[in-house]
Amino acid sequence: MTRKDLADLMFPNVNMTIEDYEKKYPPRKLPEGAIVTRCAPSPTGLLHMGNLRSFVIAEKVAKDTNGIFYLRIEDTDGKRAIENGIKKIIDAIHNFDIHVDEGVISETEQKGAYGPYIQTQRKEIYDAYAKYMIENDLAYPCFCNEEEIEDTRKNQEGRKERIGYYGKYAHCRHMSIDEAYDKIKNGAKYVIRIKSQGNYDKRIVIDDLVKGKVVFPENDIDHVLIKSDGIPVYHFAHLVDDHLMRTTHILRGEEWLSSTPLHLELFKMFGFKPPKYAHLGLVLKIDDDGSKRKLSKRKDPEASLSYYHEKGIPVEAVKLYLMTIANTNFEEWMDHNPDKTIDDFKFSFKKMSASGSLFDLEKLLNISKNYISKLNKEEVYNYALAWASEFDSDFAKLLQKYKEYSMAIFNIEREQKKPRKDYASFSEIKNQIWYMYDELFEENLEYHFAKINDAFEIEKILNTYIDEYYEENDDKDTWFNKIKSLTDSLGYCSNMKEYKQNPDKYKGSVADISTVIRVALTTSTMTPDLYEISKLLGKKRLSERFNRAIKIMKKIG
RNA sequence: GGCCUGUUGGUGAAGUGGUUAACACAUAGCCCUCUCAAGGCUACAUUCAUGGGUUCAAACCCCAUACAGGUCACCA
Repeated sequence: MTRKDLADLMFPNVNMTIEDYEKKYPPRKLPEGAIVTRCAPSPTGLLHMGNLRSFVIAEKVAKDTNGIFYLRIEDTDGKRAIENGIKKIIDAIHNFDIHVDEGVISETEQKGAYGPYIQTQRKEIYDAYAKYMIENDLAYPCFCNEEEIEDTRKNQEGRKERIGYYGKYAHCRHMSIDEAYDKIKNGAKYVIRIKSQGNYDKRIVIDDLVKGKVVFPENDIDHVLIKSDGIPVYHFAHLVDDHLMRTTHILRGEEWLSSTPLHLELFKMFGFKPPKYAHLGLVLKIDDDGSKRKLSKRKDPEASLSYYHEKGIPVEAVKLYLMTIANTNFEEWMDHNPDKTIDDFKFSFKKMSASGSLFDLEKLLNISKNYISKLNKEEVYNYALAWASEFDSDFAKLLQKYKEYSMAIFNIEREQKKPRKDYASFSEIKNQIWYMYDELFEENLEYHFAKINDAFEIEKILNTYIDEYYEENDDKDTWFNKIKSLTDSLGYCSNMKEYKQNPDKYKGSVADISTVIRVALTTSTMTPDLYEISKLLGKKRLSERFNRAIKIMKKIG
């Protein structure tokens, strides 16, 4: 028996050689310096912040260099697969406005000449490469079962030796071709393991784009390459796919750093040029007990992407945040170039922090607040409506019914040099402006008057104001002068400085008078500019709301 | 336990032999002001995990220690 016989027995259906695939997927014709990256999620759960971060960076790097960014689905783990996994990935990518040049673009479609881009559809390709390895004594079938592996491990632990399937512990590595042939012929189950050529006493240097030079012992573990179900594990798929798809840069989490020696060994065995690696520091989260740990989808709602969607935080803001933690000079650049977008920024691996960073929701919210403040009223309206349509249909109806009016509300103190910054997300808009809609206002009966809360005093202030002072067409200065006149006429002080110096000389100040008007109009002591609000509400509604407030206050009285 | 990575304020961090240790978020105070938001100003690390060393000079170089994280699957 020869290796060729064994290989033929193991892979009876392979009729393409690795040279054939080399021709079928030739090197890409791209401009000098173009970077090919990919996002390669596995459909085993919802996408989270960590995924999104590497996608955003990978997309950015490819775009910056006129390269290619593609989506590959790593679905080799049948056991952990979730229902509609691929659809969920596509949806999330779509939601976050990430655009791939090729790869999987919908549940049923793929685009590009380097496919298929779903790993379970690439079995025959992996088989050809695995067969090559068997033929060339670079891999071997292993018949050890779980118990045997477990025994070896315990044995190694007991003797304080390095754990793993290697050297003398690699039982099947030393099996004769004939024996292996017979076992397979008789239907024995097996996996395929790499026949590692590495020497643990020798060092290998990984020149990582973000970590710098990292020295590891060479890999000498005979890792599993193909599982007993014939499907490859990540390590082998990474070799075949990223070589054949001509990926130039691998962006992945730090958790992959320690298996990179194995990956490098695989590339070396085939004589392929290895890609450049960028191992990204993990996104951490501070726990209740003060310790740092990996951001977890289960424990941290803000780790899942749906959280931002449900909160109505604009995707641009999330990307802005991710970019500020990805490139340490981004935030400053953005400050100096307020009119530019992420697209204008040049990403650099050198400006990536090597350490993991804490995920700071507070900061993200602040970025979101600034982002929203720069939008115009139509944009805010469209975002708010899109959010409400999905999560608050009653509010969505109001927004649609009063489109122009709503936009006018959103425009209060907006399109100006120093706009109001009061919304960090679209889900909080309703809580801030609900009183502008009669439908919502009527449901609320609680008034939060402050200093002046005597029903008769309130009645006097409001009636005098509406009867003798308020004119719908007054400009802002005239309006405020009238408020001051009203203030003085009732024995309050219209000059705040004067009032602060002699508070006892007056019944109160213009601030107290304004508060009465404000609360009567909105029930709240905190609102945007009173003048703008009054104008939007109109005199008729002012009068109605004043009467209603007086009535309710008297009743409580 | 072995191997690897990281450690600058409450948080994100700039910084690579000589700086008042940037900047941003958060927090506190003041100012502005009809409230809120915003804005302006100010405060917030005598110190860069700890201990040694090299040097005229160290957060930056070297060594050790501590702590945190990752990895050691027929998961990715």
